[in-house]
Amino acid sequence: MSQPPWQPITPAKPVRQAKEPLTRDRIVDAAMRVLTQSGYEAVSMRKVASELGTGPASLYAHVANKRELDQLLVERTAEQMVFDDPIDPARWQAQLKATMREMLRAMRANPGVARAAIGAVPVGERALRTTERILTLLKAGNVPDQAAAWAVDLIPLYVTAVAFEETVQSASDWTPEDVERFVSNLRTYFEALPADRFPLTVALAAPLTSGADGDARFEFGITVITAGLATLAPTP
Amino acid sequence: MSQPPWQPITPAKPVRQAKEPLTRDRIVDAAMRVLTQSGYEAVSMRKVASELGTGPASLYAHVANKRELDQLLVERTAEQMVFDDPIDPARWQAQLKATMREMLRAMRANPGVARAAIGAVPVGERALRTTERILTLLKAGNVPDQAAAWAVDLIPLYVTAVAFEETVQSASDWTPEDVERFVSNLRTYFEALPADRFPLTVALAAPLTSGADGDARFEFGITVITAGLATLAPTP
DNA sequence: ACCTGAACACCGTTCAAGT
DNA sequence: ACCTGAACACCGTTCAAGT
Repeated sequence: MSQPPWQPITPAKPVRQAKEPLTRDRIVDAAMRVLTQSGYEAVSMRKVASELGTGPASLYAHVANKRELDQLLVERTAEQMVFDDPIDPARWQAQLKATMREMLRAMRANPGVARAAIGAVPVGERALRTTERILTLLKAGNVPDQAAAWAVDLIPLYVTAVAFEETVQSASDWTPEDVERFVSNLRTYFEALPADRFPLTVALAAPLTSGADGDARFEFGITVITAGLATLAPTP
Repeated sequence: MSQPPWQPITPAKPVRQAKEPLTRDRIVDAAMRVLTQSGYEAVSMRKVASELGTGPASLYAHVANKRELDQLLVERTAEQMVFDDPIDPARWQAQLKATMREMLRAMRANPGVARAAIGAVPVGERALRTTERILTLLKAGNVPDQAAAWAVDLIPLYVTAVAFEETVQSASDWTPEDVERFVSNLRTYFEALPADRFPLTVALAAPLTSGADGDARFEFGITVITAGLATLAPTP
């Protein structure tokens, strides 16, 4: 099906130029593709460049270095977090937990990004929305200012660490069966320890090795942190 | 000063052989030296090998791969933690905090090891002592078994994440003045944000950027976690 | 059994030269 | 101004060959 003759031969708005110009956004897009498909380890300047059909040197006109590219991936992930639940002071603890769940969800959706996030100071536009939301919830719970400010550091630190731990496990080429076998071996190992020196490790071998399912462990963590923060509110 | 003639010419026990044989321990020693002197980034198979006057291939007879070497560095650090304070059930919360401080101390003493530790499952001999101590303290505080078991994961995760954050900051070639300037700029940035969208971030700009001193922030974290765990003990 | 040189398949970053 | 090829100084790991 060819173009009717009254159409201009050179299209006014080409859908795709022969060679799209490199931009920051296109670089981050490509990096994000590599990240979700092959994990953080695979995100190299060279791989991202070849994903864009060019050489690694070309990226340096738009991105200062690898660290800045990492930061941009973290920022992208923060943009995907949705906090639209209107704040209800009576439910601030439940809402704080839901906020942390949403943070973990977004990091899980971009496997490997936690590795880049764990050492990054969040200053981007959307990371600020997370900060603002946490502060609002803690103020609703009467948590003192300095405590709320520190919690803004503690909460993402915890969520990111959990996400990172998960990706370390899955990044190694272990099948779910391998993980299961490993956990099972670990329980046997704990149970066989000298009971005089490690009485509780032996006695609690089962619960110690039951947390591999992930979600229950994360729920425990956000419960502890939320309850701990709640104790900081002055009781009038 | 030459040897007196009645001394045997070939010494019975040479203080140092011309070429000491490679061992796991010597490799970890060398890696530890590189780690504390130049940080985690510098710990490569090649650098460790050249520290020992050999090539990288030689290490593979004693160490499976880089990941195993990382694990051994973490194990070394765990060995340096001292928990000899006899357990006093009445002071379990204070003692739990002291335990976390000791964990952080040991990681700080080996700058960069946190990076290796953050994705490592602690199974070594000495890491078990940490596990056993945390369990003992939580049992003293009547924390339920499953909660205590999960706390064994949560506590090292938090301490390691804090240590890692610190090394990321110091690993970049920033002087203390650079850090101070960065924090100061960040405060100014927060204060200049649109107050209608980020009211609390603007209002709390000062406390948000005051935590860079480190210790106070860590104290906050261990207080929140300890208080949170205490709420899990059934009140009889 | 342990050690080694050389090679393989990768990195991040720089820089002079092109358009 | 943006892009590129080529180079520099690195990685982890393997493997055949030596002792």
